[in-house]
Amino acid sequence: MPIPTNHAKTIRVTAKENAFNQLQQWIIDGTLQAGEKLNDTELAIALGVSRTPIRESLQLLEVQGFVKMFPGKATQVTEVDRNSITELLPPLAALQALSAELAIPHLTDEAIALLDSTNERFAEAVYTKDYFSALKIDEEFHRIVVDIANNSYILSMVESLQAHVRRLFFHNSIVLTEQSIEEHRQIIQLLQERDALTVAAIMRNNWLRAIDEFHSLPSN
Amino acid sequence: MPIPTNHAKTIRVTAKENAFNQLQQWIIDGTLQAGEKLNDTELAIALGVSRTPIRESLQLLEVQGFVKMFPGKATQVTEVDRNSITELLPPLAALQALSAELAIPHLTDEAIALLDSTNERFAEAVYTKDYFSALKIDEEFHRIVVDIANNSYILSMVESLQAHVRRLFFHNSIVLTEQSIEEHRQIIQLLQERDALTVAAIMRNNWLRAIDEFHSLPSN
DNA sequence: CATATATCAATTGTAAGCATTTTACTGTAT
DNA sequence: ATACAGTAAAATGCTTACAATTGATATATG
Repeated sequence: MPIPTNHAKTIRVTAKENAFNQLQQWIIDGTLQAGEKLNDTELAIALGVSRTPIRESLQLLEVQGFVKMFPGKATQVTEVDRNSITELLPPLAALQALSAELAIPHLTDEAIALLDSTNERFAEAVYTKDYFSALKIDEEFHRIVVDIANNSYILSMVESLQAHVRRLFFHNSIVLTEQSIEEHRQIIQLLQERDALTVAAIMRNNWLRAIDEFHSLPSN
Repeated sequence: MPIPTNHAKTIRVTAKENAFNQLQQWIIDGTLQAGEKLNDTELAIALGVSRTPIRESLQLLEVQGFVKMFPGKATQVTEVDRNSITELLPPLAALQALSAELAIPHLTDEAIALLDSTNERFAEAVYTKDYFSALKIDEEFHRIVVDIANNSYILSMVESLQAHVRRLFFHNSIVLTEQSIEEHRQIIQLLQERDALTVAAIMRNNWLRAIDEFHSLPSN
């Protein structure tokens, strides 16, 4: 019998990881609402594990800013007010702009091709008004740039901030527009031209524009 | 008997917090060396607590990038190579530059005065070659700017990155020069003039300069 | 009746114990 | 002598149990 060479590495999935992912998802999609008080025991029962992995997950979620712990008292899901977007996007824009700059020396043809095809998929999703897919593909696009930049500090910070962006999207605070498609094209073009200054500026704008667009909505 | 009005709030200090702070300190100052394997039980005994708060602390330290956990196998202190400084400072510079921009609308006379006096203390420490004090005061200075900017996302990221800077200092990868004193003065001046663009540039430079200075050292 | 105090329930933080996986060692066979 | 297998020891992840705070309710007191 031929031994399968591509056997999946038996990745150990810990209860803590499962709990963390599930809780984060619940907070992002609103299952656990902003301001809601969280009870260790309840969550443990709901997820079929003991309190320990739950507590560990909550501590990680606190670092990420999804919950706030009051030692000895309680743990609350953080609020999502309209200021969140104003606080969140500037640092994300700055880090993404920096990523674009840092990516330039590491660019490859494959990377450019991947950015191109990803942006095409993004365009398709926007045109068909599949905004949730568009959001995820937009994340992919920017994540590629960060990956090319190859900076672990930036990567972990951006991942965390992106999770908050996803949460804001579920709260209807984030809007995706067709303008992003063209900006992405410019970003790819400028990366190829190795124009660090301009690509950083466009990248920053690509993110900050969402703030203005949000504030120009009727209800805001 | 007069009741002391300034009695310290009975802040509850948990075993986890103590463990976290101590372990972080040990990693930063080199007591726990890069690459060293960490044993839950040993650390628990050393700190006089059970494994639970130790494990929780290690998980937080992993998020901060001070240790790397291999689930089921082991936990290691992360390495500190000379590339660390090249990876660490650009995002920190970007976030500090952004902080300076964002601080401008919230500036007060008290804040400016505090920045001034802090920079005086910094200068004093540099002149007397008390470089460790200088590092801490330099941190204070930049922390004030971040506080004024009043952005919780930036604050938590900068705090974490600053801890890494401290670690690099202990590894002789960070050098403080007199030039910082003058740059700080410029930063204060530009903040008062509300010159967002220039202050961001100077702030960025203030941090990135350390990369060049490090690479121009004889041994690097 | 309002305020203060005491007691109780609930919840959090910590410790101890168990089970599974990993690692190290030892013995055996080639 | 080296490589491999099997077993023993140790370390991790999780569960369970305990201790210490907090908040609330009820009772006492001015």
